[in-house]
Amino acid sequence: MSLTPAPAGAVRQGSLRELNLALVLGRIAAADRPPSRADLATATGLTRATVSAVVEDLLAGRLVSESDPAPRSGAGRPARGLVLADQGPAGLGLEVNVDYLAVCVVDLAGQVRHRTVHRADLRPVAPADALARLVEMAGAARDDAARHGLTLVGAALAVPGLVDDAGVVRLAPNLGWRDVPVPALLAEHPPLIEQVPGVPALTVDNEANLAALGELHSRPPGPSSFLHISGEVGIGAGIVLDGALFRGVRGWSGEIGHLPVHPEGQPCRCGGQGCLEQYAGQEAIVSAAGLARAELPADTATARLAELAEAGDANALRALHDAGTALGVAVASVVNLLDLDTVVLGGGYAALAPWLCPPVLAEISARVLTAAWSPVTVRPSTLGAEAAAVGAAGSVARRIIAQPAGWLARAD
Amino acid sequence: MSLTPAPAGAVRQGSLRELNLALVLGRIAAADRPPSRADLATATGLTRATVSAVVEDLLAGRLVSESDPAPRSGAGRPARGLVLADQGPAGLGLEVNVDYLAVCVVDLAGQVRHRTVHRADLRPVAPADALARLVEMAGAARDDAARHGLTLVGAALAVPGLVDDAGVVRLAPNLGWRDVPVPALLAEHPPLIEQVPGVPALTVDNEANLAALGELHSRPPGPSSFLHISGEVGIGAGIVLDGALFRGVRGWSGEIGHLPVHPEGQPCRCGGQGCLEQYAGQEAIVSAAGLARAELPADTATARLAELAEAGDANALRALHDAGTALGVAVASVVNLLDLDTVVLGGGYAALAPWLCPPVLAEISARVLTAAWSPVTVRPSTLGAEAAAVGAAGSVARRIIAQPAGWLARAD
DNA sequence: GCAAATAATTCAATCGCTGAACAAATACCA
DNA sequence: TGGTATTTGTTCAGCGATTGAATTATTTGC
Repeated sequence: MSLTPAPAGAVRQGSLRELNLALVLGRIAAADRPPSRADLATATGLTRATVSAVVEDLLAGRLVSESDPAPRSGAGRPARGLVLADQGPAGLGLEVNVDYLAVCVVDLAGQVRHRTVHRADLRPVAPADALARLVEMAGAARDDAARHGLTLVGAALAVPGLVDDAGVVRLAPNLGWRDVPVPALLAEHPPLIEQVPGVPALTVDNEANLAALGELHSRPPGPSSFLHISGEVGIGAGIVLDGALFRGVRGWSGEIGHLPVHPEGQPCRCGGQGCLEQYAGQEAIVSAAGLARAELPADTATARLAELAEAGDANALRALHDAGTALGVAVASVVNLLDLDTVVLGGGYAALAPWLCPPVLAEISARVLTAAWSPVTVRPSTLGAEAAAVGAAGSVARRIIAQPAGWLARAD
Repeated sequence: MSLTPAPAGAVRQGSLRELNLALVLGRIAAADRPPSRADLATATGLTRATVSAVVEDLLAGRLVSESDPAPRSGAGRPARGLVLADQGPAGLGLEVNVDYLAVCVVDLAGQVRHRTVHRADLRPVAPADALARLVEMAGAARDDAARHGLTLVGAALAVPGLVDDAGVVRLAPNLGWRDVPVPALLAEHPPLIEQVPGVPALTVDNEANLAALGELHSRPPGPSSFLHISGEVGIGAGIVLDGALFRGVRGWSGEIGHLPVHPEGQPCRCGGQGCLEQYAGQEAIVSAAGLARAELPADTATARLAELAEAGDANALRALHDAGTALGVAVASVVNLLDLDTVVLGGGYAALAPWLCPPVLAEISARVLTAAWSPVTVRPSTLGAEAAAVGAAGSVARRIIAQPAGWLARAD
């Protein structure tokens, strides 16, 4: 989802305005202080007259509002600052995971305006039932959003598995889902969102991808190219290149958990051998640390591990070091291949970052040819739990910013 | 280099025409038969009136010309087919490699209109001298191109190494280059190209990247996302995503040769351990096959290897199988990560593809989670030797097609 | 030889950006 | 207190590019 407008086909008279609406709105979204119309004119290269006209459209459509004037120095008429509206369109984020359901609403500015988490073991629950619960939560979220003047214009659902173009969950191993037609199942419930041209009513995506998008849109803005690794039971990665999520040919990119780190090593349930997941997956770390291969929930296991490491437990420290080394081998492959300079550890890895980062960095500096010239940053995610749900909702909101014309064209 | 025009900043009245020029010209370039104005109108969504006006500009600027009408069925005024001009702007491709210099000229249609190769061991030659020889060859190429009515509007140089943003060759290990300021060295020679807005006079890039671009633009058009692996002394990869070369944050993507395939294996000159290059590099294959670690030129070694394998030599077959397996482990990593469905074996690997493909495919199907659902194609490159030079020249020509306004704006 | 069909051009209308002039609102200075 | 400089934002005539309908051009089929 790039912020630079890219017309797909013919460029007609009206496209001009569409593109400039997106350009100006994107600038307002990217600014760290409320810009004036004059600021926008110099920043975009448009004339002040054009910016005024464009801004008038944005104000009329409630996408932006005027804020208190930014503090100025020197003489002259004071500027009127422009900010993203805190009422208007918003995105609905949904997440089904192994041990929780999450729903959230994110506004244009990226603020999380609503958040509900329902903890439960979802493995024994039928997909249709899980989705029905999620819809129920989403209904409450919609009503809450409406009370704040927010209109839901699209939804994105994060699942821990592979999703095809049609939104069918082909395989979510840890959830036990296979070929679940999510869009069809959700279509049986009354719609919660207001259709807007250019914004899909529902997108279904891998949790790692959406968590990476959340990281991309978090404030303050970070780099526009990075690798986001979600370390849960499985290990997934979201690849962000030049400010856009890279999904691959079929949308199945980021399967970093099955990179072979010991090609002749232990067999993996994927059919391969020596996959990263066997060495740095949550179960591998937990059992290597000598904890009971318990049925304790994922987040508890991670917290316990961090506790032990904090206390200096030798087994835990060794387990984390070994996992970090394996992770580092895989990350070194990615960095060699894609020349990224930032790696974000998310999901369960975020809390373990203090112990994982050093061995990861060690492997990078040993194995990446170009690391000597320019360092690679490895850091924990800034988003907390349910990052995927937040990223999902944010991806909808960003869509409005990237293509405001659709929202403006709707009947008010 | 995407074909969809993407305005960076403000969209003004004139941008409209610029974008539609690119749109129409791109369609003409992508068509498999000469399209008529009416065809272009329906394909692009513009009106016939607009297409006529745009085509008039393109004809006046000698970017396209009218061809014999396409064979038609049915009644009606016959269409006038439009084809890319075989006179007009063209790209200059340059290549410095370990054992040859190459220069070529590619026109808008992607045809190689001139080609010169000078075989010599370049390792003992000082960079400035090597570039001077190249410039001499390029001068002859320019004169030859001019006789065919072609104007060189930009040059691209392929080198087997890492290049930074400024065009400085930071490290080309097999060539023995380090921190060679190519643009500065070339600036000492009289310019060979006519400057055109929007087309850089000189770009310097990794040979693997440019060979991948050559593959991208080869006819018939292949997939728009693929991995192109150049197997030479080193192993480099060009990553093409959605029709654009992915260069990474600093332009150093594609270092597939240093993916760890045996993390605790042999030390590599890069400082890592068990890098792919140690198992599937040209030297590794040659010595594993029992051939003298000879000083014989690279292409001879590859040819000899293919000969032996053809004859059923057990050592050669085993060496190729082992190399293919190592290559397959690395390729499986890439496919897991990027979800590509096409892998092209180029450079020295092209001739060895019959023996490399099977083990590569075997590793993919064993290690790639999604391979069961949709197969991955592994095939040799269609371009022959000096693919990088051809790709380099083609990248310049494509630039004109992507941004024709610059060429049209110049004084005729 | 004429009607039907398809291709390409012409032209008034319209849309949106530009540039310059103008109005608005403040700081600075005497 | 009043005037000037300065910056912001708006108004409006002008213009470039696309549109859509009408017109011209050229061929096939009957």
